[in-house]
Amino acid sequence: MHHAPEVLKKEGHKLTPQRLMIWHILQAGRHLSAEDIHQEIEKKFPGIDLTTVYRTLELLVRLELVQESRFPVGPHQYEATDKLGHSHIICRKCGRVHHFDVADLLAAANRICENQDFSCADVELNISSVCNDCLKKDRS
Amino acid sequence: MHHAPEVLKKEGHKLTPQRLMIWHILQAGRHLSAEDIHQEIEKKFPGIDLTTVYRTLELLVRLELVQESRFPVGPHQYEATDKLGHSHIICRKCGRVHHFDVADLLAAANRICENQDFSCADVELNISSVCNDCLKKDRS
DNA sequence: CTCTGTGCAAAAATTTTGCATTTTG
DNA sequence: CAAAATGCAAAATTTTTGCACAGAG
Repeated sequence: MHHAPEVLKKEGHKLTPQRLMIWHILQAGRHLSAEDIHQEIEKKFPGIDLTTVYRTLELLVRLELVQESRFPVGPHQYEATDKLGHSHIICRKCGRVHHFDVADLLAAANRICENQDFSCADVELNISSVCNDCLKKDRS
Repeated sequence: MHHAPEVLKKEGHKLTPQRLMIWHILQAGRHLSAEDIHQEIEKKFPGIDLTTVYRTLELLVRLELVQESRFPVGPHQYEATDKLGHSHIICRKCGRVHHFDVADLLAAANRICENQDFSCADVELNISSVCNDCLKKDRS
């Protein structure tokens, strides 16, 4: 779904080149930091401000077009909501992020949400552990 | 398990009053920030530095006596490893944290860890969503 | 033409580092 | 006494805010 432009317009927000570029980059990548996005844009269109990236991400999160996550290491990560359908497993040491399908876990997570009086829409499930690479390095 | 003092000693670290107080507070509470712990100590023993709290938490995390988590809102949260046996469900808006038993989810999470070449020990499973209170507020 | 969005600069919030002094074992 | 830990000050990192100017509708 590439529907951010329509949603922005419908909600009375302007379609600036900055916003379109940020959205475009979010379509390509998963779990990007504001800094990642900023650098990516700078390659082709130098001059965009990091502040603008933060403000745009905040707007997109508010409109539920983007989801923000905090992983055990590193800065906040952003990804387009339509990229979700998966969850993260993050190494607490090196920060490497893997994905897994939520199929089976999601049902259980939804049950938990109901029990705890949380909304079941857009549940995010993050597992953190230590990847075996880091475990090996620790031993040496 | 109140074993931090023994582990510290065994690993050649000193048992300072600051460390003991921090550990003591971690025994009582769940998901505390460095600032929370600092303020708690200041009530009875003014003068401890926030830096010391951070350094001690880092040490305890390194010794796997404490686990650090980042939730969707707010600063890093710390809790004693022996308090774990549960996972978190966090509201992305207000940051309220609930707990749930991992019994059933843990088996699934462990399977995922193995598939992804992560260690299954001390897996942390965090669900983030929006609590129904915040959902109601949004509507008004 | 108006109002929203941007860039720049500065601040805020959180965490980390350097170094002189104190404390533990 | 020697090594390690603390406090203080300063820096680093990440994110947020204020304001004048520019650009979208």
